[in-house]
Amino acid sequence: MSTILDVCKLANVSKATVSRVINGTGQVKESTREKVFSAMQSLGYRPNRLAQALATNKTHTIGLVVSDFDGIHFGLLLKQAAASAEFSKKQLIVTDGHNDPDYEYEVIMQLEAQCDAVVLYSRTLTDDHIQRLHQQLTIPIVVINRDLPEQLFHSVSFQQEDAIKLMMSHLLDNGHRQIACITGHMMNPTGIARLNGYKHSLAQLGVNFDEKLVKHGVYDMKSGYQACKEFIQEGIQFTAVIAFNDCMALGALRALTEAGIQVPEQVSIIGIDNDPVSEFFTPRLTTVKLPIADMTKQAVELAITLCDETKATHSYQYKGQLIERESVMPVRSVLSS
Amino acid sequence: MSTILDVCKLANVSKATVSRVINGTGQVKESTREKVFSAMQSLGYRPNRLAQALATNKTHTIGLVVSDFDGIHFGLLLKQAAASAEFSKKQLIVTDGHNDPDYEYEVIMQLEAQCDAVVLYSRTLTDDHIQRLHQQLTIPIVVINRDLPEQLFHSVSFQQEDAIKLMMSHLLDNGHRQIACITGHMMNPTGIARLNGYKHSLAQLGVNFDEKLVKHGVYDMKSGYQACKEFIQEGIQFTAVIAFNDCMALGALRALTEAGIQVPEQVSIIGIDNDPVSEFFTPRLTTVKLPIADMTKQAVELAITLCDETKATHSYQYKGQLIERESVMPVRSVLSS
DNA sequence: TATAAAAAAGTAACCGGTTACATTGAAAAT
DNA sequence: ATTTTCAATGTAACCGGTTACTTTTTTATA
Repeated sequence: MSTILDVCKLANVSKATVSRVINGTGQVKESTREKVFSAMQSLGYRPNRLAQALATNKTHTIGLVVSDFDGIHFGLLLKQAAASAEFSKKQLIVTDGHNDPDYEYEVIMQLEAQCDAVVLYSRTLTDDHIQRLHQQLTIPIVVINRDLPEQLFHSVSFQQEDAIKLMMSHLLDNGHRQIACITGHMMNPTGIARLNGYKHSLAQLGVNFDEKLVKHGVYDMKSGYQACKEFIQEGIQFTAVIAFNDCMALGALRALTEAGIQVPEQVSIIGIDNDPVSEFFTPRLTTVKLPIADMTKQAVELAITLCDETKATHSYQYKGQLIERESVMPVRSVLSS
Repeated sequence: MSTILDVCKLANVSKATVSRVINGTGQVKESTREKVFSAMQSLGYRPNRLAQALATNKTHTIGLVVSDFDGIHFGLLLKQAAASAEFSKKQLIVTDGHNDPDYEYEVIMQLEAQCDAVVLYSRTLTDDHIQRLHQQLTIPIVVINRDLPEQLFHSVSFQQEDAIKLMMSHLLDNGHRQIACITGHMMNPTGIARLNGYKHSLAQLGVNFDEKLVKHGVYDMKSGYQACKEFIQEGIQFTAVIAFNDCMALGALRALTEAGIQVPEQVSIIGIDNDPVSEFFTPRLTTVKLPIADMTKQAVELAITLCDETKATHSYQYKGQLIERESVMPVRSVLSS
């Protein structure tokens, strides 16, 4: 690997001059520029980014931190982040926090010297962790999908509770009253907000909240399958299932199908996310779209902006959008009674 | 962000001494060590990785390059790579090549100063590109899932042709002779090897190869769906579908279901990958497992080893493994005839 | 107690770049 | 012809660490 000194020797100029032609800064005579260019060419020279970063205190890199590479939105999120970063000629460093808040905190602090800004999509960190990060970090941080109590952070969030209410309305409008609920993790604000959505929707119609109709999943198909299977085995009555993401809804669908229960004729199912696979199951899953790609784009672009200019705190809020497909229909008992 | 100099001042020692306590190298008096530690503590000091990397020419980072973040194996691959890297306390830089070979080549060359080794999972680069990379790079490179003509590279590959033969045998053993084939991209070795597997299996039983039974997909559900729909609309006769990955197989399943064709009673389907979602469709998809996680683990661990010691070229080969589920059954006409 | 050996700490060069400032040389202005 | 101006380039300090080598201090040995 050749360095700037190799170029200097070959082109017979000083480091400063080479640096000038690399960066297109300052005045350089055309003939010199060419001399340097051809020297770089023949050496296959590429400036060392680490050295550049150290010297300029600019890394042209943005860090993306997720709690876990397993996360359901991870694919779309990463793809969009990569696209937005590349568009602005920024490099992307992606790290996960192994679902361990303290580890995740350390990871982010470590990133400080390696990035100009960080985008955080954390399921694991507590509000307190995020608070501390915000105070300690000298680089801007944009938080996705977390409703922080104060408007102190740059954030791109999603109206969790309203989204669940949207799903519930759709079910309730179709006459469903016994609605089994498969939640996600209950340690973080998202799960709590969503469960509130479920409870409040029920309350609004005067339907009693029934503990037995709620089971906790972990956002993957297996846990959705498992939860639904348990509902069935326990002989619990329900006419619809609401799951806190599409994967679990799809797992539930599988459990119902296995048990010989017709969807949506006997039981309706609704999910949230609008996962690309949802369209390919039979029946096609009705869901609420969580615009993770748009949110990511917004977040990354904001982060990139913040690399160069300090801005007042921005926060963007996104809303869910119902996508009606085939897995919900009016409840039978209502029709037949 | 405090630097080593801040620590020096606070602890009243030189840079060298601080460096020694950071790295645990050389001799440091216990009392001094404590002084320095507490200085670091109270400053919240973290060594600048960029500076360390520049000084030591060791980044403790391995680069993972994929052609496209969309890629079907990407999720599992990344998760496993992250796990293996973290286990060895290495950082991971992940980049994609936007499906553009020249861009991808540049990306990898750029990584040279930022990583100690790179793991490449490329669908896009030509053998020639890889050859050149190998010559130019001063850091080791491990190639996943590519059968390079020569054994010049460190590689972890998969027996593509044999895997397809395994799928075909399963179908042929079940009496299928009219087997529709949904391929992937045909520009790269994987696609070509797999199509050869299809052709050779047919030839071995003296079944004529029929162009009309082959359509090209792009490894996503939509293209599998589309291809299968076309087979149906064109009135082509087939008793089984083989797809070059599970996603496309699942797309095909959807197309058949929509058309009112029973799977597997009327048409059997087989995929390859053992995608986690395959188990949740109805019928559960029969497939050949492509052990991408194992392969990735192998590749990353090899890369990590190569950071510290030069080793002779290693290459590992993995084989497919049939996972029988519910989407294949003996062909009807055979039974009834 | 003097001296050799070992331990502890410091000095300064280096990694590969950038950049403020200084210097040179040639064209423009007087 | 002399001075001014400015384009072109060089010099050297700096970014934040590491490390070979040197110096100082401590401990062991005679």
